[in-house]
Amino acid sequence: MTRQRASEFFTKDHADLVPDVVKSQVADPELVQRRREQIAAAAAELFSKNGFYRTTMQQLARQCGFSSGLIYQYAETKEDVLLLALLHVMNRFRREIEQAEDAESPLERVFIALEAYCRVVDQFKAAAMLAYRSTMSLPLEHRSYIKNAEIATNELIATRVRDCIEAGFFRKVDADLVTYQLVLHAHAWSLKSWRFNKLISFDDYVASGFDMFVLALVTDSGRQEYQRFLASRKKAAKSKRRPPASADGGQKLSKQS
Amino acid sequence: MTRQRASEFFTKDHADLVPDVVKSQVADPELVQRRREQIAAAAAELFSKNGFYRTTMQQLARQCGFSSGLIYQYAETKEDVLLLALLHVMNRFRREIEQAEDAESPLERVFIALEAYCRVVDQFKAAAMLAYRSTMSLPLEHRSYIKNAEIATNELIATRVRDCIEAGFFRKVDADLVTYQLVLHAHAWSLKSWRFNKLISFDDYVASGFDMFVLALVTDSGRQEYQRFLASRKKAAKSKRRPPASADGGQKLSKQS
DNA sequence: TTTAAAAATGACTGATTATTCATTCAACAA
DNA sequence: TTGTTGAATGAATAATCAGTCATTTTTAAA
Repeated sequence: MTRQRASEFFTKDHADLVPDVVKSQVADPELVQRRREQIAAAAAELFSKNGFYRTTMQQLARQCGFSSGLIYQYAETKEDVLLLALLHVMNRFRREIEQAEDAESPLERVFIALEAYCRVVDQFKAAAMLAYRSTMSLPLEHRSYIKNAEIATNELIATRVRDCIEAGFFRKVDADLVTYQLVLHAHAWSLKSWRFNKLISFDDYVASGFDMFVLALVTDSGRQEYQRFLASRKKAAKSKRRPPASADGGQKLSKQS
Repeated sequence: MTRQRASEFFTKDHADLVPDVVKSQVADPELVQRRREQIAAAAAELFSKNGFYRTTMQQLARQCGFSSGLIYQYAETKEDVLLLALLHVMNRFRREIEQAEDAESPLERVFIALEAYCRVVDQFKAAAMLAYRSTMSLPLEHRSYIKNAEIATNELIATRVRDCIEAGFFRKVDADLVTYQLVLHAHAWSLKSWRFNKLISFDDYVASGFDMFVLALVTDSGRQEYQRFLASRKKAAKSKRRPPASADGGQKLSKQS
């Protein structure tokens, strides 16, 4: 149900998030969308790998599979392309988090959101770092679009935190602030993976981070709920997570290549 | 013991932290050091304000107060200058944290370190972000120098966390990991100040962050210590800011009666 | 099939900028 | 004073690259 509402929201909203500050010469809106997606995807990849300034428009065109001139039919400047790339990445992140499996307990829902966020950051480390590094390369007028995209994603988590407060599991803390800490915990995995990787596995990172937040925020009734959550987690891990394949529990996400 | 080793490490190490990968044409080492400090300071300022790629070597030379050619007597490439600038910033950060007032209680010492870190990040926001944004613009061989500088700074905090664990105030958590969270909390203030600023004041940010960590990490005996700490903080705030627990009874500065 | 509009091309241009180097300067010793 | 050396200069160079535009190709309407 939640998922249904969400997807409805995004089909509607998706177009809105490609801002009209970026002008196109081409009339056909469908083509514009398709080409821009090509451009954004290619740009996200190259910018992530080589950085914004080290990537030339010629390289980008080659990656897109068409000529350099064509890019300028769909964006006016290189900075426009950066904006498209960043929004591409951020929307993808948001979609992934939205599609995370749902749960009954508000506490568990926070955990699931955090895990989804960490997972997508882990999966697209380079892209996550791109967002961090390059926002400041945008012209000022473009930045608000990024901020909005970020706020929209954070709201997914903030809602769940608020639910925990309403349910009496969390103390009456500032949900936005806690959300930021959670988001940061996810981002940190990409920012500092060169260090974290050696200290801790992905699953443990998520779990220990969550543990920390819960211990800091929880009420007495929340503590009980957390115990229940941990117990059910343990049981779930003992059977399996997604695919009924291996016997090694849910540990597979911990190492990636 | 660990502490002793750390400070020994730093007095000895300070010069070493200007890496010899950066070659200079000039013989006199004193002059090299002076000029490089000039260059690094100017570069840190300009790169912070306008970004690495948007800053030209001519601008940088002007900011230094000498000619563009001279820079190339003290560094071989623009990337070398970036490395100098980043190390300049990070060393400054470390020095500020080192110089933070000290205290008896291990718990308080963690707080002081966190506060010092947050303060310096707040004070040099742009420089802090520079470190985040630009490390990836460095050639691979340069990056390890940055990493080392970061590890050295973190060690200042990690030691204090370990002391808390040894004193029985904190659970037996991974001190390096907790340190990272603390550091991140400080960095977040610069990364996301555009959002945080509206939610919370600097002092509250530091205090609430610390509160969170303590609640999550503390043992029973630590909880008592934390109460004591909070009480003494409150008292200190009532008299004045700076003076550390002296017996002067607040004679020269009476905030309000 | 013809035609015209839209989409796509990629060689080119103009501006920018990291780096070089022939020259000047300053300090000091003989 | 003169000569030598290392430091400093800044105009010139060489390379790069964002953005343009005259031309070609594709699409689809007539």
